[in-house]
Amino acid sequence: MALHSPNPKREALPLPSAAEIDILAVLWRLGPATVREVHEALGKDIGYTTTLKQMQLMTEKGLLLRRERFRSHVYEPGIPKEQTQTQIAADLMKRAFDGSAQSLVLGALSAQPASSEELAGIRKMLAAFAKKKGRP
Amino acid sequence: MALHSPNPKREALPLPSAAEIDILAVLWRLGPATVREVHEALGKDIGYTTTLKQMQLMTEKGLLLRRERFRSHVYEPGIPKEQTQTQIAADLMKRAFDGSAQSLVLGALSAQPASSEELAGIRKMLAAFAKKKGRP
DNA sequence: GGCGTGCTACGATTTAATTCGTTGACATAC
DNA sequence: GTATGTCAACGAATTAAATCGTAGCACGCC
Repeated sequence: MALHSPNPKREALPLPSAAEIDILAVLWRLGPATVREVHEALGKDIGYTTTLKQMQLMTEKGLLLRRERFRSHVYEPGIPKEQTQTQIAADLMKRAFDGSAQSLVLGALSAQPASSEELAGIRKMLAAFAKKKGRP
Repeated sequence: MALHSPNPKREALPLPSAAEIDILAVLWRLGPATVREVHEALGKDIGYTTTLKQMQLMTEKGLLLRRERFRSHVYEPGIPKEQTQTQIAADLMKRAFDGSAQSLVLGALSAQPASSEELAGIRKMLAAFAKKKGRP
């Protein structure tokens, strides 16, 4: 797993709404996909045109990129997954966790205790960050 | 810092909106406070009555508790800070981080590299969770 | 009493997010 | 050709969030 670049570019991106994040998450999982594919992956009982409209608006906002393909359109995230995730985490940390990464981690682990493997993975990441800090 | 209790009670709490979280965060910092205190702490250029209305609605939803005091009202969170934070983190982890605590931690650290002290604190937490897992 | 101050309560407006119905374009099947 | 199915586009309706203006109430003070 790669490290995200720290605070890559702080633009006036309005954070994606919950519904928008859901769509992004599907695209992260599937890779480039059509509206129909996304809509079915969402599974929720909403209409196809609703998903379509959402994705059209997101495209206008720059959250998605659209490519023509034969008869349909293929969408993909307009911003790298890592950057979006980092922004979301930063916003949340600032808003709800007093700017403390530690609090956020505590919250996350309390919500759903991680497996031993995951704990080990997290430890590894910490080591990487500590090293980076030691000699930048 | 205390460990949050894991997945304490999964009710139909609609997650607080961004504006609501901002208000909660102020109350977490200040302790019980009046509308005016919260409004001034927010600092943002919004009207006093807007903050008042928000807090009234939040009270109806159970997000805040209200006590009469002399001539004014004193508000405090209706749900323990830890529980709210845990729910927020859980929701985010599920939505945007593929359910992986590791990804969330990576996002948080990438956003704002933690100090050595904080890294140490996080390590300590991990140890606690590992122990808890080892013999529950 | 009459007035200013600091509150809450209430209603309405504004703005943004979400939802869906309908249409037309274009293929393919019959 | 006509019917059928799939899709994007568009407009509109619905719902929810956020904002504020106005009014009313209690108090202390002149």
